[in-house]
Amino acid sequence: MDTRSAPGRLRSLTSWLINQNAITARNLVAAHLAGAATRRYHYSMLAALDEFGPASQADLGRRCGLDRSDVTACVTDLAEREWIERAPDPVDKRRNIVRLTKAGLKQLRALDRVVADAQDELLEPLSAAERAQLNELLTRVADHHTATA
Amino acid sequence: MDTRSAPGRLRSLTSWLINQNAITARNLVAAHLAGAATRRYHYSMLAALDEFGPASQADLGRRCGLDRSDVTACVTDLAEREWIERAPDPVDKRRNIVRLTKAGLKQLRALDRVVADAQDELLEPLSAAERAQLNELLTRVADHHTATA
DNA sequence: CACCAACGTTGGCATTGCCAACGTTAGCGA
DNA sequence: TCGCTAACGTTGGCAATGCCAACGTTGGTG
Repeated sequence: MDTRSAPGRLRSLTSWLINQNAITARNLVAAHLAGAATRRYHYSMLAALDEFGPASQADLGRRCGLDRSDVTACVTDLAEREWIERAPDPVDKRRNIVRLTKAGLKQLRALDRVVADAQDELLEPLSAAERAQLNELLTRVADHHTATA
Repeated sequence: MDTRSAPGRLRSLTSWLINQNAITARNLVAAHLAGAATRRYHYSMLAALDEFGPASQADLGRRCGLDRSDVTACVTDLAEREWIERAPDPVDKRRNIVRLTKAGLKQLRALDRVVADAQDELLEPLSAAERAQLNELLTRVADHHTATA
């Protein structure tokens, strides 16, 4: 579609703009990640494991904003690729401990670049300062709505 | 989830921030519109009809960024509520001409307020100037990606 | 010891953004 | 004028996404 021919009411609606951009962003990132046979959830979980260390699936879900059931499927998928290891927690038998493998870390590093490329493509019309400002505004709004939640 | 506990990699990713905000925005607007037994597509199409006058379904789809098949369903729905009228175009028999009814216009005015309320709730942490800036940046990005498309 | 809470898992649901196909109709070029 | 292409509305379907409910298992607390 041509965003610029949309009704003015919609074009001036932040929620609408965010949604349009979300579609573009999702497709862009997904397309870039597809080149590495990877989906968006994979990147989120690998990143969380790298930054926070081994964690239970529930923790991963909370940190990445994913439902437990979706984490299960994603972990299974990543384990099959041997990017992570899933083992029962000897201390708390309800949990699985998920940890990044060497291959997983390597894959994560590669995905970092892929995702960064996608950001560049998405934000092409913005200067570095504008990108920072956009991030700041979006972060403020996002944080606000998780604070009251 | 708590956005603030997410991996730094994700929190600094514009595409991720946009998606998180898109989820919030969609739920907010949908919740507000649900009070009027209306969905988001309805508002888009009523707005387009008001601003551009009677139009074919294909035109509506192009302007609002909806697929033709989704427009068909939406138009059927709106016609049942008698907010719009759908009639075959006597000039071009392939087309339907969709026009806003009086009741539809009245409903649109009411929805304008509902949607504005949702924006306020979404953007609560931002000043008026910041909201304008956010809109401007998002518009630039959105326009860019419809230009190259 | 009894209860409640958290865990992982399975299965399902509604929405959303698409795409393919079909029959119909317009319009254009040969 | 004929034939091709394109646009139209409609139907049906698909995959991804974000959820929710239920279950059995396990931990922790009263």
